[in-house]
Amino acid sequence: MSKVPRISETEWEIMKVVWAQEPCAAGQIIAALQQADASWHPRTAKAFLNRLVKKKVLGFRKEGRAYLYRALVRQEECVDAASESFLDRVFGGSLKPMLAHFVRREKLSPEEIRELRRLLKNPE
Amino acid sequence: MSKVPRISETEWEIMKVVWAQEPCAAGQIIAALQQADASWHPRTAKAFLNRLVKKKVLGFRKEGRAYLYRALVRQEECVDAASESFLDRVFGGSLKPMLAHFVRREKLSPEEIRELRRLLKNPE
DNA sequence: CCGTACCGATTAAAGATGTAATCTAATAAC
DNA sequence: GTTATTAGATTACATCTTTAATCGGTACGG
Repeated sequence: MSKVPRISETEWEIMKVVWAQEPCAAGQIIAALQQADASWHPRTAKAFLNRLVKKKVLGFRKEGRAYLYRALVRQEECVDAASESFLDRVFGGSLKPMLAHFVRREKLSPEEIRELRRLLKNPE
Repeated sequence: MSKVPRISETEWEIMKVVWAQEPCAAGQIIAALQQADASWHPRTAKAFLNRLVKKKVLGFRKEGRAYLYRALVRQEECVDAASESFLDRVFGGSLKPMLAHFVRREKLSPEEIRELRRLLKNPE
């Protein structure tokens, strides 16, 4: 349905900040990015903001001198799209092997295991 | 450790065939690709094979007129790398929300749920 | 007012990706 | 043997991605 535009690796970094803090100004976004990874150059971040606006993934409203950005696509939609793409690409679309991989691969705390088993019992 | 080179979306299609059938000739690979998606052009596939060889993801041995390709990186390593990248990018590296997403999102058959719960009980 | 600093917009350039035509050497068919 | 196929290698080129520098306007300090 919704056909979210493709969001690249680096664009995700930007979007995660916006989703978490919207509406937010460029400076705020840049600060958050640099906190996670000091090598972020402000100009680079600005360029990405621009591209994301052009792609209609971000919108903004002028607030005095600066812009306040907000997401135009819901995070959940993007998570769905990325998850499906990953699942298809790496696991041929088969959910069970994928879940098995993660359960086996990454170590889960007993607490996490309990929670997951509960989740499997009543899927929300 | 192993530092598998980055494998793109389309390259994965090629690699999945090779992993499944290696060692295999170009024609065999192209046939398998076309079976999954008829729009694969042989020249395109050849170009990808070449790139993958250059990237040292594929190797080959000359078998008479043609090559027999084989993978130089193990599928499991690539699955690991892609999974980690996906997990970080989309779920900030948190396993539980990711698993919860899939369990909630995609519908699992009762049988699959049983198997997963068993898996959670004894990993491996 | 005048310049400077800051904003977003535009432009740039290098690397990756997707797609395929062309080139060259070997082989298979006359 | 000469030609037509076939294989892989090389080249081409448009698009996307990452990374910034530069441009043009505006607000602010002096």
